[in-house]
Amino acid sequence: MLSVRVRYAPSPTGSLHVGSARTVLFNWLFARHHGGAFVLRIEDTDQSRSTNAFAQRQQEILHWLGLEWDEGPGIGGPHAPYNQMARLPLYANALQRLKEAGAVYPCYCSPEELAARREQSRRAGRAPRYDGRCRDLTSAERRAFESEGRRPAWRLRLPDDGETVVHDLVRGDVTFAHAILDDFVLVRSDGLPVYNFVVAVDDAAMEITHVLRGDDHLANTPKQLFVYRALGVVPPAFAHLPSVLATDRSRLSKRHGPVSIEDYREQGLLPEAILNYCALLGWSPGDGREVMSLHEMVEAFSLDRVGKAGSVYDVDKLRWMNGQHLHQLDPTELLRRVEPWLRADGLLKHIGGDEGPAPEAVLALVQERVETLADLPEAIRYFYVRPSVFDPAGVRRHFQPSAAPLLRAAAGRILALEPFSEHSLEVAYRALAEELSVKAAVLIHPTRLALTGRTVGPSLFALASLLGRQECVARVFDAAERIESGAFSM
RNA sequence: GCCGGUAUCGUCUAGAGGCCUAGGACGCCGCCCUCUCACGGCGGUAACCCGGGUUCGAAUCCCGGUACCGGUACCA
Repeated sequence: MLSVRVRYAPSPTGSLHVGSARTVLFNWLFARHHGGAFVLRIEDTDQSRSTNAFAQRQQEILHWLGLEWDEGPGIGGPHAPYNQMARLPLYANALQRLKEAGAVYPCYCSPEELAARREQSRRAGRAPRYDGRCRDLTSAERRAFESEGRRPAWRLRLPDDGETVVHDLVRGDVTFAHAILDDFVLVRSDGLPVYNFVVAVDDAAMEITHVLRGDDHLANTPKQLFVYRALGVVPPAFAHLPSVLATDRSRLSKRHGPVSIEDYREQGLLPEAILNYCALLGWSPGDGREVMSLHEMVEAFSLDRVGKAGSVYDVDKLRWMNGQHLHQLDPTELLRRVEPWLRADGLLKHIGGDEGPAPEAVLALVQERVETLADLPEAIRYFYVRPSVFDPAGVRRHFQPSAAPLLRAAAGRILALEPFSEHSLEVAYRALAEELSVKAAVLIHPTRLALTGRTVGPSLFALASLLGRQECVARVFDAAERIESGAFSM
């Protein structure tokens, strides 16, 4: 079997969203699974909507996701260039061949005329197809149009009857009657080629073996098959992936909230989690596994396990998935990833000096309590900055006047503790509780609040041992003092 | 309108005619663990779009309907 070559061919008209990411991922997984090549190609022939900025952003986010391409922009390859505006001569050449073969003809109808006729047909209840009026123009007629100053678009001549069947790898055979197809435009009157033409020319030129794309392309596939036929090349295999939908089952778009991968990155989601989640949109390994590494996905990926029905993406599950991956991260790696968030938060300058606890140890303590990187600065702040605000509900519950002597007693024990460790702290606290005839929780809760300003968080003894003796004593005394002075009672 | 596709818990899905009293996951609820919160564990909630066939037997095959999605551009 020929070595597998797939491609992802985005048009740079927006940022990469979950649906496109899913499509890239499937292509990438398919290529890696088969040891083939993954090509990136920029389809920028829609000059009115394409921008270079979008192209750059899409590539940048692909790098971030770790979906590297083997050929394409930035790295080149045997079929360069990889953006279509730079490949115009190829299309001109292909068109020339089609002209010589008599497969295409010039059409002098203006877009306005066509739109008007389409509208008319639609109103009359007829199919809004091109009527083929320029199909058999005599050379005199052509000259007449030319002398009017009209520039022709080039249309592909299609058979009026018969049918074309697309052998789709996920949907099986899909049949299209030729009667519903019209002679479509290959090259616009301004000389720029159109998608259905260039996609086939490029996939052929780049020796693409499998086209994996969204199922919104299924209905256009027969047209592309005609281009391959006219060009005399064997078409690639096709696999149309089910679409990714918004919660209301409509097509995903900006108005459904944050759906671009850039948004997710800003929310502190991990690339491996996004990829893992995307993989499960329309595919499953079949053995019940859900949380998987990229490597596992490559190993398990197969087109015949891709479903046919569209799937609604679910932010809750994405976030859960993120938590799963984040919890597995080695604290050193987690620190590396969270750095930008700590910097943005202003917390980074407090970390890493001789003063505070080792960040890796702190992260290890809180990582299973957060879901995203964005949650982390808040979760670790009190390790590096004394709490300035105390949870109001916590204050009402745990900072009653009766708590002050308890805190003073506790501080005394901490001061005298030898050695100072998580274990000795726990022993001392439980002993003290025993002596005072209170439940350990009665000591623990006010202490946590004094130390962190919160009522929730990691094990008190673990966090206290990281905070250090001096800091613990200072914070606990301080809280006792403020309770006594009535600073909390207002 | 026409053409095409799709249809299993709210959501992602498993299911290739008997293994289905329909399994797993997210979410939600309860319990356990426990110094709180999380993590984890246990349990619960909840689905085969409808109608006809075929078959001894259908979530699975066929037909029809319905709904949804896509295409029908000198967009991609």
